[in-house]
Amino acid sequence: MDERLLGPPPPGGGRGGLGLVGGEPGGPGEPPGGGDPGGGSGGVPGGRGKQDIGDILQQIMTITDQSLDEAQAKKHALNCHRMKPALFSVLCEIKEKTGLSIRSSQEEEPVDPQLMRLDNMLLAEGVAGPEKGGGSAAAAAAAAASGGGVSPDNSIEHSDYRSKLAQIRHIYHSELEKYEQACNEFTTHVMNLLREQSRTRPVAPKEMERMVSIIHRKFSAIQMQLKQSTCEAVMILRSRFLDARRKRRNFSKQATEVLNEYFYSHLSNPYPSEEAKEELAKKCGITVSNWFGNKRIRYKKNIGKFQEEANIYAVKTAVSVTQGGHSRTSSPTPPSSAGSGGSFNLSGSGDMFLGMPGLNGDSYSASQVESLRHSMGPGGYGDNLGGGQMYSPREMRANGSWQEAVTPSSVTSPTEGPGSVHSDTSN
DNA sequence: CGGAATGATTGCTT
DNA sequence: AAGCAATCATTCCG
Repeated sequence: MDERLLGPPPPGGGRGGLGLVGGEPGGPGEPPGGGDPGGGSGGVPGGRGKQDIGDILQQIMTITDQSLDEAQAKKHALNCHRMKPALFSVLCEIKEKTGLSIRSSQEEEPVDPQLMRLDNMLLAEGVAGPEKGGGSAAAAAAAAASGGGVSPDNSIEHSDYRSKLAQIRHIYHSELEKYEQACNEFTTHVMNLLREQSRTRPVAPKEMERMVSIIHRKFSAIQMQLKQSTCEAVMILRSRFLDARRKRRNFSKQATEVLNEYFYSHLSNPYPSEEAKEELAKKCGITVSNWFGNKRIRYKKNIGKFQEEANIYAVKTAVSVTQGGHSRTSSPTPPSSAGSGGSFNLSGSGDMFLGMPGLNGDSYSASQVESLRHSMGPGGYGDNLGGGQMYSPREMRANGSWQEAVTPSSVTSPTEGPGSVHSDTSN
């Protein structure tokens, strides 16, 4: 009777509220009778059975709006009732008898491995953990991975990724805070109610503790859901952004230029050594191997189309060489210096070409010139340079046998680049 | 919108 | 393991 007045909010509201907010994980569940603070003293009419939030709200509204005063009055009446002490002692007795069973199934609180996994992942992704630290750490990692911020493309992508991640982090934290707040509020609410009830029925401190832990467990289940969905969001984000398998961006003009410069200045042997690759990759911030692979194939497939490009770059390098002074083929420049200046670039093929006509049969030097003219168009850029630069004609012959003529592996050492070419030429 | 260009991937070869 | 060739998927451009 009287319990109803005090009872409904905590048990009914408690179950309904938690269940509705987070969804019932179903896992830990609560011990029989555990979730109901009023359980020891009999059921709660209003709180049993299925109840949707509308009912509960209505009930609460009803209580707060109308019958609260009435309830208070009744409670007071009860407390003053002469039979109250007797009733209370009876209740205590009953409680004593039933209390054991409740207590037994209580203590165990295993650390959920799944929760730990989620926590770890969130921590690793920089979602959990220190507010700003996680994000900047991830950013730093991303920057480091991209090779010192050389890659504008990547950094754009990463900043996009980071901002999205930050969004997730923000939502996660605010939600977490909300849950925590709700949990605390609810706990205090329940505690107050229990304290209040303790005047009417026996409520052991242990029981209160238990209630608190039950509430916390419920809320942690909700938190786990939050963490889980956050993890999912992060995974999706990752797969969308960092999983650049199919997502492709055109390289920056500058990067392409650097690579082309290297390629055409090493046309005789466009197989950059590991070092050279590294250097180029650093310069351009991209996957060099793919680029050279594609380039070689496409060049070979359609030399005519690339002729023009080759010339352009040849001239480019030539100009830079002329500016830098004539370079000797014999000086093998390490790949590391490849990008730095034309001198190295040219030394490989340029010199060879200059020397070639004299050394060799003209059979193909003619075709060489021809194609040169053709591609150069009218008003060539400095004949001798152009002629010398025309790596291509020679390559045309040789290039079909890039693999055969030159052993890629041996070429790897930059020192041998020119040498191998020479041997080729004499052939 | 369609085709060319281009970076990435895959399967195979050496 | 590196490279080639074919192919895919995306981007660029007229």
